[in-house]
Parts: sequence; C-alpha cells; structure tokens
Amino acid sequence: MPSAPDTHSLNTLVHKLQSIATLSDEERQAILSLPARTRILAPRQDIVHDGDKPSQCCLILDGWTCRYKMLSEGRRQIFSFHIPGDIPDLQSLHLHTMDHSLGTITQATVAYIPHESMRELSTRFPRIGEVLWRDTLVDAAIFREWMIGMGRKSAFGRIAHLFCEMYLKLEAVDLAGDHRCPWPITQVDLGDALGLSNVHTNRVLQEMRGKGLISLRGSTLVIQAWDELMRASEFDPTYLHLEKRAA
Amino acid sequence: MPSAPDTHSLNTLVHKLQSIATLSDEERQAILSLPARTRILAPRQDIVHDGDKPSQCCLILDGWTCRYKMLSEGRRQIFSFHIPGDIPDLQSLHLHTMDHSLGTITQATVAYIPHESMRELSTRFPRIGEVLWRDTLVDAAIFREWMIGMGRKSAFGRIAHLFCEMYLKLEAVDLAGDHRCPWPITQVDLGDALGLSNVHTNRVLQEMRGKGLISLRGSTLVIQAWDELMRASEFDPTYLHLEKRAA
DNA sequence: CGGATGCTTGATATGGCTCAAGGATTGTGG
DNA sequence: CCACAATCCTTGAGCCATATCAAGCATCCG
Repeated sequence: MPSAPDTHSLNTLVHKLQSIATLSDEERQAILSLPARTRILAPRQDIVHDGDKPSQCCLILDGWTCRYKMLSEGRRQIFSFHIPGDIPDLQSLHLHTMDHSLGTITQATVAYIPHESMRELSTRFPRIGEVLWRDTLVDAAIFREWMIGMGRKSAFGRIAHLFCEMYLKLEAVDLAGDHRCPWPITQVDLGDALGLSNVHTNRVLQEMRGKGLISLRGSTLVIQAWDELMRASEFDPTYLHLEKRAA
Repeated sequence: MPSAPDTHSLNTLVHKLQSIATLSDEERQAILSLPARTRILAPRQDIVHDGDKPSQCCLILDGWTCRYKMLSEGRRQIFSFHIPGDIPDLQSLHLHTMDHSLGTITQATVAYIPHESMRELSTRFPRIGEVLWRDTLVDAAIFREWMIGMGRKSAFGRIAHLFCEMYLKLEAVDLAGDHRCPWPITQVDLGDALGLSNVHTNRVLQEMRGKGLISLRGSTLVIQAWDELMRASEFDPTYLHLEKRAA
C-alpha cells in the first residue's frame, strides 16, 4: 500500500511535529489519515473569535496567522505568529472557551480537524498526544520569551529577538534558509506584538537597516548580521525546543 | 476502605485540579496514591535551575514560588507566581531541558513526584492526562494575559490586574476570601514580574493605598475596591478557566 | 540590640509615545 | 496598462510615563 503523496496536506503537520519530536511510521500514518476540511481565507480575517467554543482545530497549510486580543480604545496585543504546520488553536481541545482571537495575516489555506478526531488519535496513540501537548508547551515557552522582551528589553532587542525566532521556526519547516525568510508582518503588527508604537517600530527598523544588520523589502527579510542580532537580543534558541537543527 | 485523610499532602493537588476540571472518585484515588517525597525549602532558594533536565516534578504544598529567568546585568523577569496545589514545572514532563528557573519566594513545602509516575498515571487514566495538559494550558493563558499588561497597559493597570488574578487563584484553593489574601511578594519581585522598576512599583502602590483601593501591610493584601480594580485593569477572569467559581 | 532586608523619597534623565502630515507601494478595476 | 484607492511607511515636534541614581528610613528577626 503506497503511502500518501508528499502533497498530502497533513504532511505539513507531520513535518512540523517532527521538528519538535520523533514519530514512528505508524504514528505518521495515523496523522495522515485524520479527516480535514480545507479552506482558503482572505488576509485580515478572523478564524476563531474571542469567546467562541470551537469544536475543531485549525491547521495552517499556507500563509501566516496570529493570535491576538483587542482591548479598549483600539489597543491590540498580538501573542504569537503562526506559520504552516502550526495548529494555533490546539489549546481549544482542552480549554473550551477561547480567551483570545485567531486571525489571518496574509491569505491563508487552513485545514479544519474535528476535536473528536484529535482526541481519538491521542487516545489510540498516546505518543501523539504527548507530542501535541509538547507543542502547546513550546508555545508557552515562546510566550515567556516574549514576556522577557516586553518586560526587560529595549525595542531594538525585542525586534532583533523576534527576527531570530521566526527565522528558526521557518527554517525548521523548510520555509527559510540562508538567513532569508518571508516577512509579511506590517510595522503596525510588529508593534502590536512587541508592545511598541508603529512610529518607534519604524525608527528602530531604519536603524537596523542603516547599520547593515538586516534588509527588509517586498515582504522578504534578510538577516545580514545573524551573530550581531543574536548577541544584541540575548537570543538563545533553547526555548524553541527544536529536536533537529539545520546544519 | 476509608479514603485518605484530608491531611494527605496530595489532597492539595486534587483540590487544585478540581478548581479547573471535574474528577471521578477513581481518578481522585489514583492521584492520591502517587508516590511523593516531601521537603521543606528556605525562602529565595532554587528548586530547579535554568538548563536542568529534571526527572521529577514538584508539587507546592505550602508557600509561594515563582518561575523566572536571569538576563545580563542582573535584570530578571518573573513569569509566574505559584501557590499550593500548583505543579510549576509540570512542563518538564515533555520539555526535557528547563529554559528558566523555579525558586521559592517564601519558605515552602514541596512534594517531588517522579516523571515516570506522572506518565503512568496519565496512561492509565487518560482523563487525568487531559486535566494536567489543561493545567499547562491555563498557565499559558496567564502568560498571555501578562503579555497584554506589559505590552499595552499602564503600571497601575498591570499591578491591579495581578492583584485580581492572584486573589482569584488563591480563592479557588480556599487560601483567600473576603477580598483578603496573603501577599508575600516584595516590591522588587512585583516589578520583576510586571516589567517595572522597584521605585515606580512603590509609587503606584502608594497611589493605590492613597485612593483607598487596597491595603497592603504585613504580608496581607486587602482589596478594598474590587470593582474599581477590575475596571481599571480591564480584568476578565475568563482566561483563568476556573470550573467552579466561589459564590 | 544590631544587621539585613525591604520600603520610601527626591531629583534628574530618557526611551518610547502621541499627534499630525506627507510619501511610497501595492493591488484593482476599467 | 493606467489611474486611483487603499494600505503601509516615513518624518518631525513635543511630551510623558517610567527609568535611574542616590540616600535615608522602617521593619523584622535572630
């Protein structure tokens, strides 16, 4: 019996999970046979809204999404950016009411997987349950790292740190390499993620460009001075808990 | 066969888990038969250190602890405060290297439970595994809420929000009531948790006292104006995902 | 009673915010 | 392929919330 072709949409998930853990052939097959309904969503569109009680989770196949919460007077906090392979609302499996929203940044292709199927899978293959749990724990580790930035780092350090983080996350699922990656995040989004105003975000980015540390044009980020950005932002990738590191 | 007396140290855990989920008698019994080695630790002492690879987790029976990370030049970020019933390093079950430290705030009594026993328990009682997973998800929800504070709220709002949060967490395990709770957190700790200097923390606390919103003396916090603090900090307890709410 | 720890105060400095406007890109419909 | 709208980026000026530095005071505990 031939295995599913590499274009199978759930391969995206297998690939991602293998970046943070090891799976057996049997487990891989089990994941690939999950039921999934695929949809294409426009940019800046909500997938799940604060207060919802979802009965499915959402696997990102293409495009970027973010989790965020709106406050009074139009203030917004973005908690995380998500890329293909991520299940940004995996937590809804065990926290039944959403305490924040999930929306697209770019146009995005997503696969909806019923909670019921995820639960069955975790019961039949406890190891997969553990890996999914692990994924939500890595999410939490990233939250903590953002807290360090917002609590104790300069705007420069926060932005540099996020560049390093997203680059490694993209690289782990083969969406980046050579210190170059897609960057569809606007300066307003970036500010809302890092607790900065758009004006200040803009000025720091110009400083980075001026010093030749990065180039950021046409939705592509090039990290020209990786070591310098890492040093300046006190970036240590341990918290990403990546299992396999690129060469 | 009589059930374990209420003084059984693992009752602390059962009590806490029942504040965020429902357990059957059988599950309760299974938790109570976990093996645990109990120790008393001095204040300001590390329990697990950044970089460790623990083989057990640590249930708080008495006292307060916090998770934190040290940065260059003595800067520190505290990620969370933990109280009796919490297992602050539960994540080490699936993230094998600690990316931060766990230490005591006050003198504390802790019970060490081997990872192996936790894994067995989760396998024999998948429902308990789910509840533990859920607990780590609530942790992450609290991280997100702190991110909102540090990214988008004033010092006043952050402190007020933390007061509301800790009061409800303590109340959920019967350690607070009547808008009064223990508060062993120094002003330096509070600043390190919320991304503030100790000087500014002090001034905001005085403002709160001056306005008659709180009283904070001798390690006891009294929230005199609950509604006002909730309003000013945009506090909405949904993110704590408490199952049973006090009357 | 003395040392340690934590709290309070004043003075000064600054990183980042707000407001406001103009310029550059990008995507879209004709 | 152009024109226009929408979105995003950039710039300047002024200000404020919070940081830093430095010292003295209060409280707790052995």
